Amino acid sequence: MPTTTAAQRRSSAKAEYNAFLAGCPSRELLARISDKWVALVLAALAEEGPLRYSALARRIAGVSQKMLTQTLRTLERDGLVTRTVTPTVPVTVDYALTDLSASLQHVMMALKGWAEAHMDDVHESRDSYDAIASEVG
Amino acid sequence: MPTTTAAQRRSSAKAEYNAFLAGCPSRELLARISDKWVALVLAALAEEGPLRYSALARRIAGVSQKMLTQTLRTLERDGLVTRTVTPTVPVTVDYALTDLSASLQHVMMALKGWAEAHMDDVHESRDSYDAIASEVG
DNA sequence: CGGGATCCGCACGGATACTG
DNA sequence: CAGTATCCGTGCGGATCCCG
Repeated sequence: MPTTTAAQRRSSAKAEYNAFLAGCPSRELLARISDKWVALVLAALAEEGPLRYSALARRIAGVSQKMLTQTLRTLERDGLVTRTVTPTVPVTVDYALTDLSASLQHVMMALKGWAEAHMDDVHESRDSYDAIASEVG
Repeated sequence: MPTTTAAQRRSSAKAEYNAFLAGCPSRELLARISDKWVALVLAALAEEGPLRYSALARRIAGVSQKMLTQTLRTLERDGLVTRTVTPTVPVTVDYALTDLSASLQHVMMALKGWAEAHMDDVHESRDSYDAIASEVG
């Protein structure tokens, strides 16, 4: 019988990953989830529950089929969405969040929400920054 | 006296921005903050307080001077970090979070923390996904 | 020390055409 | 409907050199 519990081993395992380090796998994972399409897909599924491919494409205006498919594939591979094929004619495909992405959805909605909520502040900051830059330059 | 409160006006202003729409400015802002270097810079400043350029570069291993400078410039322009130059010899430059980024720092640390905490889960999911793909293909 | 400027590869991502 | 395959531009990002 081990002297450490599963929770202890997991928490020590967590400590092994540090995204500040260049070679750490969590750096690459952070890069993957730091993606606007990932944020929008997870936010859409979080807000509206399971969605079909075409519904996702409509919700996330301006996304190309390639990027939507590519994003969904990597999310599926990483265990962040499930892909359910219903053999109707034509075929129906539903995407949904997983237990794993449940813990991430709040972060993604917060990220999207922040961008929408503070757009005006950022715009103001840019204007004053550009104004100073142009009068100096 | 207005019939709407400040909070109501702010929430209606927020409703004007929707990152799901292709042309919406918040879409571009979401894309900007959905960036691994942005996440790491804000997380570093959140964890350790104001940092010098060289300290940031050391903390965020593997970042090039170009990307670090470029990231810091856009963050400064967007009002997410302050840049303080102290005219010592040689010159000292400190970067710090702003009031605006205070509301974003939690999201960024959560993002980085999630990547570190769930790296094992994602790895497992990838393994099983690849195993199935290879036996099917 | 804290950058700016430049060159350049290449991978990200859009557009288009085709398929089960 | 839900993709796959392919071509191709461009801008992200690393490497290098230089400066106040």
